[in-house]
This record gives sequence, C-alpha cells and structure tokens, in this order.
Amino acid sequence: MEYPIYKRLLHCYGKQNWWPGDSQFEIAISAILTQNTTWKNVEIVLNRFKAEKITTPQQFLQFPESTLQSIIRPVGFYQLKVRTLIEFSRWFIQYNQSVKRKHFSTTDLRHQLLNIRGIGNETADAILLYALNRYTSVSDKYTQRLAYRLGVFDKMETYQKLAIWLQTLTPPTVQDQNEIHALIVVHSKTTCTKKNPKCQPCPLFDLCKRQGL
DNA sequence: AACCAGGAGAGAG
DNA sequence: CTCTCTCATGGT
Repeated sequence: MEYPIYKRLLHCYGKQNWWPGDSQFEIAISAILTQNTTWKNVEIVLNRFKAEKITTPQQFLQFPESTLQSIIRPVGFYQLKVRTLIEFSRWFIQYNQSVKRKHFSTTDLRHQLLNIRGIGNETADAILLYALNRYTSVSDKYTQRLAYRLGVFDKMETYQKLAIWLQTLTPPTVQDQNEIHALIVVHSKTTCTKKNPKCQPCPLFDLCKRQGL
C-alpha cells in the first residue's frame, strides 16, 4: 500500500484545504502571526486588520509601529512580530514587482525569506507552500513528535531530516504536501495529544512504536 | 496555577 | 552542532 499514513489521515479527517485566507498577503502574515501561538488569537488579529482595512503590504506599512503592535497584541511576541511583518511587507512589495519579469527558483525564494528577521525554516516553507504555491514541505513540532512516535527516528530530529521524511509521505505535489501538513496538525490537536498519550481513537495507533512524547 | 499554543534567534558550552 | 533562555498573550 502506497502512502499508508497519508491515506489513513485523509480518510479519517478528510481534506483540509489549507490555508484559510483571502490573499497571498493574508496567508503569509498569518503564518508569521501564528508562530508559537494558537490560531484563535490569530483570527482576532486578522479581524482587526480587516476592520482597519489593512489587506495589502502597502496599507500595512502606512501605520506606525506602535499602532501595529497594539493591533497584533493578542498573538504575543508583538514587538518581534511587527518587525518581521514590516520587513516581510517590504520584501513582498519588491517580490511582486520583480516576479513579473524574473523567474525565481523555490530555493532562491526560500533563501530570501530566511534572510528576514523572524522567519525561520517552518514559516519560510509555510509561506512558500501555502501563499506562493511552491513545492516544499512544512514540518513542525507535531511532525517531529509523530515521526518519533512512529519510530521513524529514535530522537527528536532536525528540521531538514523531518522535511525529507515528510516528502516521502505523499506524492510529490504542492497539493499533497499542502494536505499532509494540515492533516498532521489537525490529527495532533484532536486525537494524538499529550493529554491523550494512549492516542485513541487514532488512525495511526497500530503504526506507533512509542507513546507519550 | 503551571502549562501550552500551527517558532525564531541569541548565547553558552 | 546541541542545549537553554527569552520573547508575550490568552486559554485550560
């Protein structure tokens, strides 16, 4: 059977159709806002942006830093995140200008994103995959924990090794990598949680060699 | 009331 | 390269 983990998750939870968002810009900034933060708090901030009519990087950059900090306060780390959002907005404006005449490789774009303060591996890949529709994989702590429980690795592995493993879980398409990351997050937040170490009911239970963390 | 949430960066060893 | 600490709010 090909892609057993992917198929089980898909069958159990259904297609997720991530990332929610009306534009590339909204998807990208919510990827930054959600760093180590619950999605519920991100939604509060996204609604504030809409109320202030901030839907483009140009509109975002018109507000003073202090105002932006108070708008995004509910997501925490607001001083750091505002800096990242400003730097990303500037980059995104430039990108939209130059992408009309240049072609960027995914690895090139990835390096550009990683040069922005506050954007690391996971956020860069989330923006590439969900906002810019580039083929890449998004791994996170849930992916790390799942790979450990499955016995794929006997310790918490690095981002790069998890990324390679993730790409073996699905056919090599943008849409499938989109789904697998969403499914792992949904799975981890429902059945396979720390509070539910026995992991039941769990579509992957019989595949797991370990429990707990 | 500690603990965690769809992380990242800086510093120490 | 691998730990450890900090950034910060809001919900169990």
